[in-house]
Amino acid sequence: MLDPQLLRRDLDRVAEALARRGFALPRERLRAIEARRKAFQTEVERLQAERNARSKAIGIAKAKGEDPSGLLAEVAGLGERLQGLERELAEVLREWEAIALEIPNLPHESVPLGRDEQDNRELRRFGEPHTFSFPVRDHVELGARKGWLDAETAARLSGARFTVLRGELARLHRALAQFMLDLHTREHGYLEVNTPLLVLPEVMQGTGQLPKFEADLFAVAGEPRRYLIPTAEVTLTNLVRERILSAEELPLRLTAHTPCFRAEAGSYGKDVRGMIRQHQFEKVELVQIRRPEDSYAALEEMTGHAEEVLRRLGLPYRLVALCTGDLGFASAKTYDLEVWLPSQNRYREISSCSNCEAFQARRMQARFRDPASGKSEYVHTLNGSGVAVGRALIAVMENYQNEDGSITVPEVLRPYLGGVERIA
RNA sequence: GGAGAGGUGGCAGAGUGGUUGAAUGCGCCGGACUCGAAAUCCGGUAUACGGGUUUUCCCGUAUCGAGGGUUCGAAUCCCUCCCUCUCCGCCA
Repeated sequence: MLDPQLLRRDLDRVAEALARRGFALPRERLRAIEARRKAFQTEVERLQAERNARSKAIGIAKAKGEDPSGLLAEVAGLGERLQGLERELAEVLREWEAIALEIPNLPHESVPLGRDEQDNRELRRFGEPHTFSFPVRDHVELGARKGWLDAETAARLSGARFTVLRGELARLHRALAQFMLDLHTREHGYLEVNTPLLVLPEVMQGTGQLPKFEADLFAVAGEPRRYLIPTAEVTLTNLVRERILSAEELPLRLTAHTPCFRAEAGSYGKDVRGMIRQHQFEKVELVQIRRPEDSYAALEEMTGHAEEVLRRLGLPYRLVALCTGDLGFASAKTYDLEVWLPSQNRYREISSCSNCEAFQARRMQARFRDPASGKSEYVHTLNGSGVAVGRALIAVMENYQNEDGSITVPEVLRPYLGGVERIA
């Protein structure tokens, strides 16, 4: 959520900034609601003050043993009038909030202007795409050879867009996740966290999935309604919801390896093949909770942590700054990491690192106390994939494939596979 | 899932309808005393929103697990829900 003050006082500037990311702010509607809000609130508070003063006088009169009936007559009808106005005020506030919750974050000034993916800006590349002396196979072919990767069986269990992994490939998948967690906890200073996978609606609202993107989520039957997390960003970030942290607790660096569940109806061309886009996948997530003045340095740092995963795996990738039009709902600035996929002869997203500034913090009521001023202030929240495990598996398979269909195990993963150098 | 107990400020813990945003203690901050510290004493110590001066500040409103109700007035009475603890059942 944006700062309500900003929305009240600087509506035109907000509208201009949001237009850069392709969002049309319902300016006139907000202005009208705001005018009503102000009128109702002023009147409600005036009547409340009157009621309080008179009630107090009644109390005093009674304590002195005086007859309060005259005073009682004066307040007759006040309660009902107040109640009516209070209801109207509540209704106006609800209306305002419903709109405010669907307004995306303001893009940071450094975000390149653009309409869609085409306008994203490549910042750097790492590694050279390997040239193969034989026709490359994609991960689906490579996985089919030994029954390692099986979409058909998965479909029988769960429908389209699920995968069964078996044998050495399942093990390699596990090794990747372990490697990432170890790297981030041992070398990058993250605290490993194991979180619930089902969360309440208000938690989804905190990070921005609700109310706008309910269609992307899986909900579970039962009371209260719970949702499967689409990313551990949801649980890791909400760890600080409704808290006022002390300054010494910051920064927080948190990581978790979890399954992620996404409903995301609709097809994406080539991605229906294989395990690029699934309803369920695994990811190692990075989250940082920061003081506002540190958050952009933290974004660079965290992106570096995700990059380090790909570097150590020896996977060629490039770093891209998303343009205003491609930015996620809650993000003020996002870097994507795209890994080289030989079968597609192009780079594909494997990580996304965002600074949400105070957007999520405001929804979650996550603050810290600034020792200098003694005041509480919203924290800044950042999240990044470090990295998507399923896609990392695909990248390893395709980039490390051999002519016979076997796959060389990247050196850093061998300790996790009992020293095995290739799976065949 | 069943039975019982309980949810009050950073913590502990009073408070069963009235000048209560809330006693008291602890903690924390500032000051006094001291060469310094401890002890002692004095003062301060929630959050959000709105309004005024928009820098220290002042005023109003709301908040005692959440929501609703009764009342001129609710931490206190009533209803619904949530959570925690104890015991039983079930379960990896």
